[in-house]
Amino acid sequence: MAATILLVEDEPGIQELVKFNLTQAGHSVLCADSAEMATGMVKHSLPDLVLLDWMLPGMSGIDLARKFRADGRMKNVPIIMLTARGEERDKVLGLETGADDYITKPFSPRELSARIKAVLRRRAPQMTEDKVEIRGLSLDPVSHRVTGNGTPVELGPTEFRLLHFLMTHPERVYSRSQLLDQVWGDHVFVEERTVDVHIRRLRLALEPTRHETLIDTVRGAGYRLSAQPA
Amino acid sequence: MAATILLVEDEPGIQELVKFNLTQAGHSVLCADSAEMATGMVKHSLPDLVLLDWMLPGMSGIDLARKFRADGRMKNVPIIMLTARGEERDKVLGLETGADDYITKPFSPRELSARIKAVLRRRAPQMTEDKVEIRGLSLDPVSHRVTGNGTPVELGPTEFRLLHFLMTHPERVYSRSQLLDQVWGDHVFVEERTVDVHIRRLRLALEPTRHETLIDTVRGAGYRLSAQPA
DNA sequence: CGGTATTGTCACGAGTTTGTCACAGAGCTG
DNA sequence: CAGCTCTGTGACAAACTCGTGACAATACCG
Repeated sequence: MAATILLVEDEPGIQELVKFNLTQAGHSVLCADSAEMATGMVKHSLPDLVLLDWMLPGMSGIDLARKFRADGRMKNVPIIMLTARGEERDKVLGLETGADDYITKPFSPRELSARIKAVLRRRAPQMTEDKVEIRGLSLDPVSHRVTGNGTPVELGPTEFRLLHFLMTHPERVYSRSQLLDQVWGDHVFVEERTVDVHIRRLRLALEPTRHETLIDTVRGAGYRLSAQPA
Repeated sequence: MAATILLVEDEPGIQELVKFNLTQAGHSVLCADSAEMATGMVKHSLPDLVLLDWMLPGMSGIDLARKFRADGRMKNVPIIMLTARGEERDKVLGLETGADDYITKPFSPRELSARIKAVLRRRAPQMTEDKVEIRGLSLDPVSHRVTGNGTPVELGPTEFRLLHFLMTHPERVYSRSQLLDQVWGDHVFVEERTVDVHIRRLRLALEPTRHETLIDTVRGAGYRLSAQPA
């Protein structure tokens, strides 16, 4: 349930308060004062969730949400809007913003917690059917085909799911147990080191396409699929 | 992607919200407050999709779903159930009565949108009467004839439907159970491995036309008819 | 009615996939 | 550098998947 949350909020008081509550709830919190700052912060690692103030100086929350949705990497990261009272709920949820939920200020910690939990829970069975493409490697869930620089790649079912998960969550380190949860399923009892072996098999399978370095080992933390060449 | 959607929901607030979101997404929305009203509304024109609240005053959502399924005209209109949280048991029941999917309240517009898209896509490419042609293999539903590179091919009824389905949905992997649903029919009880046998018979029948490699086996996933030669 | 075609099921076996382990090597710490 | 931890690697056995041939039940048809 613990998650990395990006909080975009310009009022220092509210920012502090929310951050405190989220930290208490066991989440890691990254704060940004502006849309620009937020944009920079998601460059190299993705949050699990974005808390986005509706009104921001400069680029508004709505614009940022739209921008995130347009960005392939951020497309699947859920967004919760923070709105002042009186702003139309329909407007927030509906107008092509792509927000997943909204909360009206002032809100209680409990409410915030509940919304976050709900959104995170929904995110779990998020099997998109969209084709993913990174650094010349393309994976199509529908036709179940993987191609690297034109060369077709043969993968077993598990390797396929693993690669799919990593490609839909690039630039983010996942521990072995997180990968087991996400790729194998929460309830499965499998040794953590098994992940290593599958990562290896993936790397081997990708070798002919010169994509060996796509998956980084982050010592002591887990693995990460990097969107940019090292 | 735009569709006519019948929304059956008694709570005015939710009805309004959902209607707003659907309209924003480009759909036409018809609203009904009760099962009786919904029944009347489908008398003269069919929606593309029904969004059905689980709990309704009077006739419940599940009864209405059953009624729709019994009605020949509505039999092929997909139904998505809206359920309150914690009605897990009902989910099973709902799917049994012929609902195509279900969404747990509260749900986000994005989630709703995604489900609708998925359900519509699943139903969309219905069997047409048009001739299909792929890689020199042609199938004519009207004359019930199949020709591969000039050579006529003899197929049994089931093989014919299977090939027809695959040819109208190329480059897409289907699991055995999906194929059973689509080719054999939704509620037929047949062993999954039966699909294998029919795939084999298809391949055998296509052998004289040198189309053996038309149907790929995707290990752990199902079968796929590939539009391009390997 | 007999014969043929179609269909669903099964059992067997070759070939794959997968989880686990043991060991080697790499990386960090002091 | 020594000692420790962490990761890469090759091997292996068990589990699983799929193709295949055979068979019985049923439908179809002249």
